[in-house]
Amino acid sequence: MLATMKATERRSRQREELRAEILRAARGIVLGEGYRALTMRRIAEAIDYSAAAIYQYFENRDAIAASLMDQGFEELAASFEACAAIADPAARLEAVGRAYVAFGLDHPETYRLMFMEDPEMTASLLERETGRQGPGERAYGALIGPVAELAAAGRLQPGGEAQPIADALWSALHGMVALKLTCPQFPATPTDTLLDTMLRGFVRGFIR
Amino acid sequence: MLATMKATERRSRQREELRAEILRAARGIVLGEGYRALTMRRIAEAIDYSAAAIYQYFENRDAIAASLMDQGFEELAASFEACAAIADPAARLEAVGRAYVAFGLDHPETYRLMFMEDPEMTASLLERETGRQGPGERAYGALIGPVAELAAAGRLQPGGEAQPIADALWSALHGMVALKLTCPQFPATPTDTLLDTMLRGFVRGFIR
DNA sequence: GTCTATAGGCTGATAGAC
DNA sequence: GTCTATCAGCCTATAGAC
Repeated sequence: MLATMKATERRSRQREELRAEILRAARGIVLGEGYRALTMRRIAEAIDYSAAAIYQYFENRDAIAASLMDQGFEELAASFEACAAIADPAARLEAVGRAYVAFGLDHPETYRLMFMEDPEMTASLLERETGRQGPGERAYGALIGPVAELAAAGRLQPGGEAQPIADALWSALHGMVALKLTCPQFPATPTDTLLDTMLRGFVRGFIR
Repeated sequence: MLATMKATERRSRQREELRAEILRAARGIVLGEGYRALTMRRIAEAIDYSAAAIYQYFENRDAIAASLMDQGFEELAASFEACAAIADPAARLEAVGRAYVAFGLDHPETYRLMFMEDPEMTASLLERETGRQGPGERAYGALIGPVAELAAAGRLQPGGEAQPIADALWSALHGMVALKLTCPQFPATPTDTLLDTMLRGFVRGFIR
């Protein structure tokens, strides 16, 4: 009985490992060659298995992409949670903004998958979360939370409301990341300068 | 001699017309079904010709996409030029910002093609313009021009420089459009409110 | 569980008849 | 100029041997 359990455990550990290896390979392909290069054959080649074998671990190609996105949201939420300790909401908001951009630039193709590729995939992943706090909602909360705190403390510019302001900040940060990913050379301003400029304008424009 | 010229003209006019019809069809397909649905066969079906016929008018599929982008930049630059009459640079800048977002939302798939799809295609199209003012450069000029004027008039917040500020505005506007196109339902704030909020923050944050 | 083989689909692009 | 036929290639996913 005990021996059987150990064997079962080992088998399931091996399963998990190959699953993880598939995801690792997929991440590498998406990172290096973009989402459209993510094919079962390419993954199979990378992990030295046949394409058919992958179907034992993932229902289909979309399930692999969804897993990558999932991990991405998880990681983004985690990097936001590292900012939670900052007491001042304005400083915390700025840190979250910097973490957001850093995440996008550090994981360009995961970011692409999460926010720039397929609206339906993004939507279905976010909608799946309605029954309690998934990582997507947690991430969004980290953005709107500090703005709401500022609003409650009367520290927003007169007439400003938390939600539109948080959404405007998110849009602006997304624009910076997205533009860097799609037209790397285009906004001529270096990334750091651009981010500093944007955050400074944001603080001056909305917080008092 | 005269008759020959007329026939030649008529033929070339017919050529232009079919070329335009191909582009119209391509635009419709990209608009309705996205860039990946833009195939020679789908275009052929739409214009009731064979796929092979299209190669008489465009070298290949990329040339068709490039033509669509070209028209997009042309149209964007034109919509910016309609703002040129506004004397006050701050008001002109705001008008340009609104025109930019309107363009993106009115031509979602052309916008996608221009700024969200293929970095190399975007880059090659913009680089082709280096020998004098193409529509891309004209469009960028409409954005940075008013900011430079504000800088020259001492109307920027202390420490602000024209280029980073213009790039930050562009990034923010791009983010708004891009997010609306990819996750239509996501920033919960209505588009108009979001744009108003963003422009108000921008003005307060950078202009004095 | 993993393989090979294959069904059944799509793609861009070209050759050659008319 | 336009067609049909076709090449050569890619894809997802499955069947069935082992």
